[in-house]
Amino acid sequence: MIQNTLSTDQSRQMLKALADPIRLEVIHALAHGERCVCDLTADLNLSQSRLSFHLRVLREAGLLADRQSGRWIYYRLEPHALAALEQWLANLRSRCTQPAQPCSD
Amino acid sequence: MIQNTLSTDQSRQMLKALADPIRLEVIHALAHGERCVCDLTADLNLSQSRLSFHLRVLREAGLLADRQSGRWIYYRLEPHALAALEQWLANLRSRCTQPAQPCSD
DNA sequence: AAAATCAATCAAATTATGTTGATCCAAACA
DNA sequence: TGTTTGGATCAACATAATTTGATTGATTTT
Repeated sequence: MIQNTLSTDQSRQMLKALADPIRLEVIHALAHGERCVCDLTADLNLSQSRLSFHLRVLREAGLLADRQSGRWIYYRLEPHALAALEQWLANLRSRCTQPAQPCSD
Repeated sequence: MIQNTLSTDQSRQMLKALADPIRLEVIHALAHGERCVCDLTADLNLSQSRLSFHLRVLREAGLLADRQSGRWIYYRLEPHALAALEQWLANLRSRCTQPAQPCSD
């Protein structure tokens, strides 16, 4: 579950998950609501096992959640995940914009 | 040069660059100002060519800039880069929080 | 119960990334 | 000028990520 503060490891996992064109396509395909895997394979024109692999990467990064209904499995975006990553990034940035070191002479 | 709007490719390159523990250490090591490569190898306890590899990844992603002075090369953070990535992420997120599709019955 | 469908998983093959040590080039010093 | 130092780059190797095709286990349909 994604909380307020991501660990560095969680953040790295999310960054890596997002750094892939297919996985970004998956995210876009889910932008307007959940979809079952079989629809996603059709939408994205991917083989079943290939899509399944990328869904797992996204799910394990906390970016997606899934639920089963009958024999279908529906994936959806985990809404807090991107926000948490943004926050982590903002935090990193704030630590990087600190004034230069006090004069060290 | 990092501008207002990152392309998807630029963003992916930055995400990938950030998704690595050594490269995050480099960023932290530069948080308070520029440093030459020789100091960074000492700070981070990395071999010269290994550090050089990661510096290149960060530089090519737009996260770092460098300048030469005498025989030293100083690396520094590129201040707008993280902000631009945050903006890209926020944009992605806003596209992902759209209301669910209109009732489709 | 048998056949079909959805989707995860596995092993093997492929591709991409990261590491190491050597070499090279430029700048600085003797 | 010869030597040293800082750092990039290259080739060879090692490791990690991705793809493919086959198999498996559920669930549903006939």
